Amino acid sequence: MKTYSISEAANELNLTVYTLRYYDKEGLLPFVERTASGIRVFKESDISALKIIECLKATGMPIKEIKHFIDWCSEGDSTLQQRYDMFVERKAMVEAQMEELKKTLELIDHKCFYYKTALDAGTEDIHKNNKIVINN
Amino acid sequence: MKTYSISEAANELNLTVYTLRYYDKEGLLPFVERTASGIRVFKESDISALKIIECLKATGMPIKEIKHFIDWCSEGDSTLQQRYDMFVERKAMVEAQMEELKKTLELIDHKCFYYKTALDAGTEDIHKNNKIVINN
DNA sequence: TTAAACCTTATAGTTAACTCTAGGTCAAGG
DNA sequence: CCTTGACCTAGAGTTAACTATAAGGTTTAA
Repeated sequence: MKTYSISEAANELNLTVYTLRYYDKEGLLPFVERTASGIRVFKESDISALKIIECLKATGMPIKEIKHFIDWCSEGDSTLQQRYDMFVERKAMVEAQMEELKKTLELIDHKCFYYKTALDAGTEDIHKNNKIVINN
Repeated sequence: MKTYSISEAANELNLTVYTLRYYDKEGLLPFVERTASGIRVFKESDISALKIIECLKATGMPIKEIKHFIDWCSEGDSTLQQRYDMFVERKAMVEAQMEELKKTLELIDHKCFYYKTALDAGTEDIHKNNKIVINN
């Protein structure tokens, strides 16, 4: 079964070695084993777990909250409900973020149109008497 | 024409007074006028401009880069191209972010299903011999 | 066998974006 | 007139998430 050194794992996950050690220090990687001399050995399953951590980070979850999830995983079946609830909450978060981004994109699109028009006219003044336009 | 005090503006934009003063200090609000005694007076158009600033922030743009845009706005028609290019680039950014979020949502959805199933079974072991499942 | 390229820990520094405090000014109501 | 509350500036403090350094141990290839 393939294993990874810290730099190989970092490479695999597009993280730095510093970041992985930082995560470990913050208690996010209790599952990563060590050699007799203290060197971290990342298993395939550790890489997968780190992908979940990266996924939670992508939802805007702070590291301290991700640690709660990791702790729950270590505690076993008694925390299944908490973990389920957490993912349901994350789902709602992500959906809200997507909604927000959609609105942002609409405004950006409008600005692209605004500046394209101004650029074609050579001046922003073209919009000065157009009341439909939201703002500069 | 309606105007706003700094706290009214903060309220309108769901920001704090501190944040608005911070933005001003960073050069994001050169258009906000002052009374003879130095008190900020926000016009309707200033609120709109701040909404654009918030929109750019929502795309992940750092304040220093937003300042470039504000500077370009002050410089007039000679910077129309830069401003257009900036919004086109922002559009691409937001689209990439949405793509990323979609992938995140898929993983989260999978986790919701995983924990729902485990919860119904009363144990996570239910997934131990299911090779389709990605990871804990 | 020695040097390069890893690894370790502990701890300090960085960056962005606020967030707050201190000390003072200003405008309106009693 | 005086007090109260909102405003002002300058500058210090906070937080999260890295990012880097120092001092040293381990492994591997020439």
